Amino acid sequence: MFTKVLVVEDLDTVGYGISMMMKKELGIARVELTQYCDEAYLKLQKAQHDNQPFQLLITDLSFAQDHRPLQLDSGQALIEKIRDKDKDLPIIICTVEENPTMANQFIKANKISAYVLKGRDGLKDLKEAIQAVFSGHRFVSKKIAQQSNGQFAFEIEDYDVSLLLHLSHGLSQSQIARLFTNKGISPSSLSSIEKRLNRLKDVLKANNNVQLVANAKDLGLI
Amino acid sequence: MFTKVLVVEDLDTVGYGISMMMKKELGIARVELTQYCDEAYLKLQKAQHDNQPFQLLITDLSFAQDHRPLQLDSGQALIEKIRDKDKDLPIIICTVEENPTMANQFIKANKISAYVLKGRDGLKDLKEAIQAVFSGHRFVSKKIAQQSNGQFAFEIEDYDVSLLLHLSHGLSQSQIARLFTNKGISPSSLSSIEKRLNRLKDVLKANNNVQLVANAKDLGLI
DNA sequence: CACTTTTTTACGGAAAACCGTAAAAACACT
DNA sequence: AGTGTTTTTACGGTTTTCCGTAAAAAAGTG
Repeated sequence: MFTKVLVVEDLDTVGYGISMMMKKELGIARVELTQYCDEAYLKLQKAQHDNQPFQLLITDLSFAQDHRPLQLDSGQALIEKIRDKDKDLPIIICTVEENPTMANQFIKANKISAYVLKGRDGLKDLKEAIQAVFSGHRFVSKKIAQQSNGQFAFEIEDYDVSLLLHLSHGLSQSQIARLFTNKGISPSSLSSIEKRLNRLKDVLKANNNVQLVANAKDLGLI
Repeated sequence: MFTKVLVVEDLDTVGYGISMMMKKELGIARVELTQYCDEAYLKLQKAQHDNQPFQLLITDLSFAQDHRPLQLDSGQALIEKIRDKDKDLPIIICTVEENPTMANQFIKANKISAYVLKGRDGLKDLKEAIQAVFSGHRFVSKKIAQQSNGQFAFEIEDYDVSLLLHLSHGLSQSQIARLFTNKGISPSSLSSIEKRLNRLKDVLKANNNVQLVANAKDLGLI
């Protein structure tokens, strides 16, 4: 089994639970814990430099903001940064976010070894995942794996999200049109924006803009 | 210190962390853990019946859905049910939801003793909260307490919430007016609904209905 | 290039939201 | 009952959303 692992998790309740499980149930001697991505990256570098590198990284995706100014504000950013230099360190994502799209992408691009969903059996899943990764395998929590097959792979891109965000911030459709025109974002006409919103209303089963942003918020899209 | 505590938490990572902390750092001998509100209620009843009642309940607010059919689908429901019979059991809410409104209401109505936010220092807060509650005091996490000062907690009543809910479900203002008229809810005229929404827009700093429901969702009002 | 297909834009009319002002009704108080 | 206050309702005008249809532009194809 691994003997030196780094856990990146902002919620201390969760971090405590995870590291305790690893020590008690998997017998991992050195479990280090940090609540910030920046700090995690520094720890990894230092360990490398000291010739005592970590053998596994377990990280959350989203992190609550803080007083501290941060370079790396998400698990995603942390992973990208690590992969710039180190292609081999096994990484496990452990998150509440049901995001099959990015799970797929990251697994396929060999950027992560496992995607664990913090559900009712999150800890059990994580234990399995660690064992699988140690044996050189991949692991994806059931719920995510199911969704990945079902083509729920969303047809919603960044453009749509930004549209929804602006709406939720109180901008009118025409204001957004002007904004996009100025910023050189295309499509930018009022018509196109209406059309895009109609498609979104279709996908998210909404009658009007109000319900649209409500549903988008429920799905965690914005 | 308490000697017998029940923890209701669907995410096993969190539940594990909390119960470990309580055993190790607070020396609480009996920490029982359940992932379902229904089961929690049964456990409380059984313990009472066996003359070995729990001295403290720690519960989450939101619970992921499951295959199981549930009577009590939220921490809120669980608390209400408990308070029907038992007014004395100390209850601590421990959640990620930043909902100062309900924190206030529940604290004021004497329904809970503490509201702990699962943030970076959630576990630390929880420890403090348990100690405070044991000494007969209340406890509310800093972030929530700060927001509670924001005065709107009081100016928003059930009528407003139902208004916002209907909006978020895609009803137009006139549809809501008709609905309220039929149901005999007053005020029910389109004008009054507009007026009420304008007040809400003022309080929640929104330009239009879209931003209004977005903000209401952010605040956990709906 | 000529052609089809898709994407973006334009426009017009109906519905709804938005924003005043003001009357009517309900309430409170003496 | 009479007065003042608050709440509810009514209504008109303007803006924005909503929902078609259709032209213009861009992209894809043989």
